[in-house]
Amino acid sequence: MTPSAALPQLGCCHPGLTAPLGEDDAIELATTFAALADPVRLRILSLIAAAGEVCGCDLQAPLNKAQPTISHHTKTLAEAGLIVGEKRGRWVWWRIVPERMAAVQNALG
Amino acid sequence: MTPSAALPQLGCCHPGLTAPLGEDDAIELATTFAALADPVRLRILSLIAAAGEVCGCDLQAPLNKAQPTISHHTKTLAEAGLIVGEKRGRWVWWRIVPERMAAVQNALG
DNA sequence: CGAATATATCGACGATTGTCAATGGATGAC
DNA sequence: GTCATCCATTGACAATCGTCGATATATTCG
Repeated sequence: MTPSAALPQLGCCHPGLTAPLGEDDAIELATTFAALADPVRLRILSLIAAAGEVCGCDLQAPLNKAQPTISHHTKTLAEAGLIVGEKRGRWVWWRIVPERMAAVQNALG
Repeated sequence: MTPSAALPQLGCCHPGLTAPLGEDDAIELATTFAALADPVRLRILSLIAAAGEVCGCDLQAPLNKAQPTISHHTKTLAEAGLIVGEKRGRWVWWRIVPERMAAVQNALG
């Protein structure tokens, strides 16, 4: 649920694209965009965003993918800091991390 | 210069992430994010954005990559509609496509 | 003309990625 | 305890991607 790997920084003060990016900043930002560069992950994000909160068990059917595939993608999104999961009983409920989405938006402008 | 391949739509009315994405819209959007998901391409974008306009010949040195690599990345960015190149004599001058960047930003929020 | 420079394309290579079957752990229902 | 369900991990496979040397085209300069 809580990503074990270190989060790419991409904080409030990430340089973004207006000034020449150094190699490290570029790698950070590229890693985050890579998390967004898959149709299944974007659909997961949109499903969560639309509902506010989604049980992992409800992702498999609309996306028509095997369970390990969904698990793999939610993990990728969580490691990018774009979603967080909360375990309740047998289920994991996923939410968007709005500040993270805003940070990505900021980096583009 | 002008991309031969069809541009991913991502127009002013792309659904973005607030409503559940269909498979086709998700593929379009993911393709665009994939163009942003590489450190070299992000640095190219940032160099162009900072200068307003950049000759391709001035990209090789700061990025420390071989010429075919730079050419490959500018082509990828151009096919995503994020930059356009104008040939002047021997050189190609690259510019950002602001509407396209704004469209990507919009899709996130 | 020939030489030099900027760029695009081709081909090959290693690395990464998306997918899923199989498996195991954890939780709740009976 | 037993069973069913949700989820994560592993391992394998094909496909895609980033990189660069070699090569080709186009343009300018002398």
